[in-house]
Amino acid sequence: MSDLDIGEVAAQSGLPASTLRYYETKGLIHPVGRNGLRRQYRADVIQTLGLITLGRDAGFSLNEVAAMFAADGQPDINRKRLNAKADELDETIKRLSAVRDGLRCVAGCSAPSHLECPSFLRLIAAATKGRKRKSLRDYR
Amino acid sequence: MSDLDIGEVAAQSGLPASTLRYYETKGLIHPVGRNGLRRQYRADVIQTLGLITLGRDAGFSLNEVAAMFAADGQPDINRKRLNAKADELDETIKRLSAVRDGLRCVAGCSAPSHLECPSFLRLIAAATKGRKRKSLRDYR
DNA sequence: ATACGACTTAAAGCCAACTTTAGGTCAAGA
DNA sequence: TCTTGACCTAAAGTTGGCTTTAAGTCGTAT
Repeated sequence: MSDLDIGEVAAQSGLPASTLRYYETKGLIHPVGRNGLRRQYRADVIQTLGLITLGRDAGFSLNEVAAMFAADGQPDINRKRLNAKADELDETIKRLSAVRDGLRCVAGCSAPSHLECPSFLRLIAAATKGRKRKSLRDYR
Repeated sequence: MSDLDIGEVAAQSGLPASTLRYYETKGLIHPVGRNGLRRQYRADVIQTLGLITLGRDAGFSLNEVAAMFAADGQPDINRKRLNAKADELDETIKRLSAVRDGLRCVAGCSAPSHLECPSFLRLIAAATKGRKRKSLRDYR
């Protein structure tokens, strides 16, 4: 009786129903049954969805997130993996901080052209040099 | 005589030639001429490419980056825009830091199941609540 | 003179994560 | 009973940023 219609899940989670169906095709969530055609979910799907969103925010792909659920649907999260991801986030954060500082510097820079601002040039050089490293845009 | 062949630009910038041609279609760079069919670039294209990479790293889309070049190809960077982007980066950094801290907490958590760890639950709740805000995955 | 290989083009393909579309089903309220 | 509107399916479309492919061109070294 505490099962939720897909519409209620959508409302509570903030995710559109199409996304919930998509997540189902990826094996991330599973309805417990149907009411007519309508999917019904156990109430704890909300928490599962939170977990998924969290994982996505942390930079995991949906496939990576899927790999963290054991066969029974219970989260089965490898601590090593988590620490590795945290390390990755640390690097990303450092890089973004550098870029942010560069932007601020340029915004307040008094050089007539940005191309005459040494910090800006340094920043550009760094961006050029670092081409091999993981970019923010790899977080889809 | 200091013009660069596309191959040299590729080597110096670390970007494949196909990317350089792609950037050209987007109006981001322009060859100064051809040697036969081969594009030749002014040496300062390297700096321009650094600028583009920097912008991408900062979370600007290629279109946004393109909008920062005046008609003459000289960078024309609006300081307000830069500060706005820096603010955005600040938020992203804060959020990523929270996620990272959460990951570390969970990795070291002694609760038998992650779902019994209060910090983890808090983190999930936060991820659920924050659904409207810009996500990391919007940085393509 | 000729072969090589680095370039050229236009167009299609790729990726993840969804969203949209078109046409259909069905439970519940009036 | 009948309408309504929320749901259903499968398949195609979207987005951005490239990469790949196929077929062709051309400067340079031998």
